[in-house]
Amino acid sequence: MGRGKIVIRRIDNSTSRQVTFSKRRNGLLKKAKELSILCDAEVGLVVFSSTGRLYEFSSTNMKTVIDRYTNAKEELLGGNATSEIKREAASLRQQLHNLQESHKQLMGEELSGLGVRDLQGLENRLEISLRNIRMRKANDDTGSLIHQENVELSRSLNVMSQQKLELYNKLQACEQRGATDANESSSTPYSFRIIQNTNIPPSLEMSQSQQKEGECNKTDAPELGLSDSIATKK
Amino acid sequence: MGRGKIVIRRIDNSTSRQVTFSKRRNGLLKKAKELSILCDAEVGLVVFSSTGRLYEFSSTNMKTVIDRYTNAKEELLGGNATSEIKREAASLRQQLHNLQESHKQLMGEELSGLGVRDLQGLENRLEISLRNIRMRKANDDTGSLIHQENVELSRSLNVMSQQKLELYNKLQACEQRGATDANESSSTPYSFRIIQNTNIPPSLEMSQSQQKEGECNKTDAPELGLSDSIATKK
DNA sequence: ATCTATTTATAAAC
DNA sequence: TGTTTATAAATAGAT
Repeated sequence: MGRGKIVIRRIDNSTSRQVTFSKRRNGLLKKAKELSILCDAEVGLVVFSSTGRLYEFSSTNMKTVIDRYTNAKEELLGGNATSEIKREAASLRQQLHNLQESHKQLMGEELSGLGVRDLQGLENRLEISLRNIRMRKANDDTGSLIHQENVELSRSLNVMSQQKLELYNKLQACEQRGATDANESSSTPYSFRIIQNTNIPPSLEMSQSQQKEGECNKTDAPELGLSDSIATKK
Repeated sequence: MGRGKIVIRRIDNSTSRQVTFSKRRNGLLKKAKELSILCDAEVGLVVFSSTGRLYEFSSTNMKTVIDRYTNAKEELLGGNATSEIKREAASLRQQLHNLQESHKQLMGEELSGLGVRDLQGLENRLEISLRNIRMRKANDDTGSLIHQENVELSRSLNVMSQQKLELYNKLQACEQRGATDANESSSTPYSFRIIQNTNIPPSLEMSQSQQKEGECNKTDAPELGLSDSIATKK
């Protein structure tokens, strides 16, 4: 049906092929539609062009047609991916059910049908579990205690720093007054000695001692030693 | 394209419709095939006659075409049976995973990532569960105690039956001798009294006493009482 | 896309 | 169903 007769074989010329595809595709779709209308038939037509474009016609709804088709010949398409998934779903359902049963037993909700041995096993497992949990809780508590101690320690260190600051303020003031009063200067070496006896990390002591040299102060040194010893015990 | 022009609407005449269906169906299949060959296209055609018969053409393989189709527009066909099952499978996988996590926690295997509150909740649940299990075990033990009592009871009844047997043997011997010897008959009431002190069910006692009255004889009555008591326990 | 000569499909009749 | 045949429809090739 055209100016010349053609043989049905792949059209080599790409352009001609495209053109012919366009014409014949429309004709096919039209004829599919006509058939479905004229003859009250359910038709589904899917066409992918060589470039991958999709064209389709379905008299009702493509999903319906495909379902009807797969249904009609499930013996051919039954062994496909769908049935694989069905199998997996069934397996998952089974696993889930088993685990739910086990879970109920663990929760002590469904104990009927269990023998004494089962119950003993269950009890043992629960006791082990409880031990684990309590161990873990104990760890947590320890951690929290350590943390609290750290907080206390920080606080002590703060106080200590403040006390040192004041101490060196006093010392400075004392030195500025010169040797006029020997009694006051003798009190500072006492408190200073106590500070040196405490277990202060070298780095801290260094930075603080630098600060000390800039200033001088008073009474707080003993308290400093106390809080420091508390921190060390923990 | 025929002797006369027709309008595209359902053919009323059933026979004509059948004929037209047959002709046009073949034409459609032929044109589908031609398109696929000429233009190197992937074509899938499915036709259901009004009587339900299936006709199809696919350039490659219908399953392939359908898969490519559903793949190409999964947004439209995402809601078909296969994807339903896929969804369910995914859901089941998720549920299974959750339950497995929960199970691990219950077993105290995987406690990291749990806060103190979680741990406390877990501990409480496990304690409740343990209580349930121990209650259930206690019930079982009670049952076992009852069973042991039954065993004891059976043993007593055995002894009793044996004693009765001896008693009646003696009684028979005594009666055969007549009133010649009063000393031997006096020993039997003693053993009889002991038997009455055991916890025998009234029904058993009655049936045995009836048997005694019917006959003054030998070995069968006591054995009967024994087997009867065993049967009652079961 | 549109045209058009020609092929093809098919409606009606058998 | 299959065949025939007149005619409608589709379309190949050209524009």
